[in-house]
Amino acid sequence: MAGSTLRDVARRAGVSIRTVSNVVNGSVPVSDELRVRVQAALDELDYRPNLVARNLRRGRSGMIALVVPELDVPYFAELAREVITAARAHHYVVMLDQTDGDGERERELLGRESRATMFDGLLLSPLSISADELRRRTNRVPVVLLGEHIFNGSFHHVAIDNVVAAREATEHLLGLGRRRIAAIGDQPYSTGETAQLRTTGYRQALERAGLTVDDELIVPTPRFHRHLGAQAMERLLALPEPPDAVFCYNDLLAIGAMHTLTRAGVRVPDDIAVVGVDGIQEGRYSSPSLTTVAPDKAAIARTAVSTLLGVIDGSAPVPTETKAPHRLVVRESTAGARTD
Amino acid sequence: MAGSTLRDVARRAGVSIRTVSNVVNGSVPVSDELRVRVQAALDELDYRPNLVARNLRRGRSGMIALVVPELDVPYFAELAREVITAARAHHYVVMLDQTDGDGERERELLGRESRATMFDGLLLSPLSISADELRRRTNRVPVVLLGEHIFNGSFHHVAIDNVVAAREATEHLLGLGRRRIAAIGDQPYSTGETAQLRTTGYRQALERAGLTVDDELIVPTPRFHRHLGAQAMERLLALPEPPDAVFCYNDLLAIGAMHTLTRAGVRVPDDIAVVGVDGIQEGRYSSPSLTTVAPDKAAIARTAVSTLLGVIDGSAPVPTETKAPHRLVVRESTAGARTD
DNA sequence: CATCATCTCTGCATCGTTGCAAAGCGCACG
DNA sequence: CGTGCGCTTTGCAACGATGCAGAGATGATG
Repeated sequence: MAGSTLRDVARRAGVSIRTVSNVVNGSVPVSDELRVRVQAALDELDYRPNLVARNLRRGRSGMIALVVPELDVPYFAELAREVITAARAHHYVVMLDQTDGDGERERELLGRESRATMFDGLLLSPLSISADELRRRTNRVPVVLLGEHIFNGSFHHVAIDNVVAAREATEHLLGLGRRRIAAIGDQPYSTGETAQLRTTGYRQALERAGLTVDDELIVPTPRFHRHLGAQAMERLLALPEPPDAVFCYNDLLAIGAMHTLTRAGVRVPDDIAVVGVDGIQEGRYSSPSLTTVAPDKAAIARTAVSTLLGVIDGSAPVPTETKAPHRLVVRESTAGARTD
Repeated sequence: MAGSTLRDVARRAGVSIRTVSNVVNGSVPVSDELRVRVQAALDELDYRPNLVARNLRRGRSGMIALVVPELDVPYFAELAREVITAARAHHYVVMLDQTDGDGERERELLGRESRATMFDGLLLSPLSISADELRRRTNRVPVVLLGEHIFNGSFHHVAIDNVVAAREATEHLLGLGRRRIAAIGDQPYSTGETAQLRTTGYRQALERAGLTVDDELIVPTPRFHRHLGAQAMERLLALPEPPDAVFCYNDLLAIGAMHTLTRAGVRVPDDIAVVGVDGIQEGRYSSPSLTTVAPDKAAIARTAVSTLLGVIDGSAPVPTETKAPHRLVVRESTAGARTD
C-alpha cells in the first residue's frame, strides 16, 4: 500500500539506490544484466517515483497554476482547456484556482502563506488587483498575465487587440446598415481596462463612419454575465429611440441581451442585430446563433504557456506584450436571413 | 530572487533553524523576545516556506486532482468550480486534467510515470476505462469516482440517482399530457452505464403510465454534445410520427435539439416539449429557457471532497456509494405558456 | 607487464522542511 | 543546597530523490 521507494527496489535487486535511479531515469547507461534485474524488481514492487521528492531535489515542480475569476464562465473554461493541453505538451500539469474577481482572494493567492511556491509559475487573469500590488507581490514567482488589465509593460502579457476587435465588431454592424448601435459592458473605472479598450474600439468605428456617439447607448455592467446583459438590454429597449444593433463586450452579455429581446418579441437580427466577443461554443447553438469576435484561445494558451516556461528557465527576462489573433465569426444574430 | 530558506532566516536572527520553523508554524511556544526577532528576520527576507520540501517531509501534498473528460463541457466546468471551492474549505488545492474521454489518456493518468503520486488523492470522472483496469491501477492512490459508470461497490462513488432523475423528467413530460415521448442520449454499450440508467428511468416512467416504449424514439448518441443533440432531433423529426416531447440525457443535447427545432419552425414547448439533465447555467438563458433535472453540484463536490479526504486520512476504508440530491427545474421548454 | 582511458556502479551530500529526543535553563520544593 | 519539573530551544535524522566525485572492473596501448 505505502508506495515502495528506490531503496526498497535497490534492496530487492541487490544493487545500489543510485543504480535503480539510473535505470528509472535512463540517463546514465546501465549494463544489460543489471537493467533487467532492476526492471524486474521495479515491476514486482510496482515502483512509482515520488514526484514530491524529485521536485524538491530538482528545484522544479512541473506544475503551473492558472488563476481565473470564474471557471464556470465558458470563456475561462474553454481557455483552461487549452492551457491544460498546451501545458501537457511541455510535460507540465496545471493547478486551477478561481478568485471570483475578489481582490482579497487574488491578494491571498500571492501572499505569505500561499501555495504559489509550489508552482513553477503562474498564469493570472486578474480582475481586481492593481498593477502596483501585483508588482509588489510577484517578485518571486514567474507570472504571465492573461487578457485582463493593462500593466504598461511591466509584466508578460498575452491578449487579443481589444481595440481592434471591438472596432471590427462595430464595423460589422455598420456594414449591415445599422446606424444606432448600442454597446453593453463598459466599465469606466480602474480595473475595467479591457472593457475600456473595447469602448475605445467601438467609438473609433462610429467616428470613422462619421457618426456621433450617443452616450446613452453605452450601458455599463459591473461583470460580464448573462443576467447583466439581459438587464442592460431592458434598459436599452426602454429608451425613446431604441438601438438597431448592439455590440456586447462578451458573449454572455450578448446571450442575456438576446434573451430579453426574444421575450420582448423583438426580432434578432431583423429589428436588432447582436454581436458578442469570446467565441464560446454556447453561441453556436443559441437561438439565434451568435455572431462573435473569437479570440484564438489555443494560440493564447500556447503563447502564454511557452512564455511562462521561458520566464521560468530564465530565457525570457524582458516582459513581452503579445497580441493574439482573433477573427469575426458571423452567424444568425447579424445575418441578413430571418431567424425563423 | 532565489527564495530565502529557514536557514537564511535563522542565521539572520541568530537562532536555530528549528526555532524559526516553530515561529512559522506557531505550533510550539516560542518566547516573546525570540519570536519578535525571528519575525523581523522573516519579514526582512520575505520568507516563504518551500511547500515542496514541507510536503515531502509531511508526506502530504495538500493537492488533489480532478479529472474530467472535457473541461469546456459546462457541467464539468461548473462541477470543477464547486470542487475547487469545496477543496479550499479543507485547505486543499485542485489540479485539473481532462481526458477527452480517451481511454488511453485515462490509463496514462494512472500509469507508471504519471503525476498521480504528486497528489493525495484523485477525483475521477471516467468515461472509457473499465472497472477492472481501474481497480488494477489504483491500488496506491485514494480515488473517488464522480457520476459516471457503475463499479459495483468496489469504489467510492458520488452521483445522483440517475434512474429516479430520468423517471422524474419523463413523468414531468407525461404530466403535460404528452404521450409520444422520445429520448436522446442512450449508450447501449459497456462504458455507457450512466446513459443506460437514464434509459431505465425513462422506460419506468412510460411503463408506469401504461404506455408502451417505442424503441424508434430512443436515439443513441456517442457523446453528450450539442451537435449530436441537433442531429438526433433531425432524425426524430424525420419520423412518420414525430414525438411531442423529448427527454434529453443532458442539457447540451437538449440545447442542440432545441436548435434543430427552432430552425425547423417547430414550436417549443407547444409542438414539442424538451427537458434536459445537468442544470447548467446556459439553460437559463437559452431561447426558450430549458427545463432540466439539476443535480446539486455543490453537494456532489462537497461529498466527493470530504469522502476523498476521508480515504486519504484512512478514516473511510470501506467504499461508499453516495446518492446526491437533484431537483426538477421547470422553465419555458416545458411550460404551458407560449415562448414568444 | 605496467599504465591509462573507458565504462559501470556506488556512497555521500544535498534539496528545505519537520519529528523526535535531549539539552539548557530557571524555578519551586523538600 | 540538591533534586526534579516544566518550559524553551536545539541538534540530529529523516522524507525520497538526484548531482557529483570517485571506486572497481575491463579493455586498449606502449
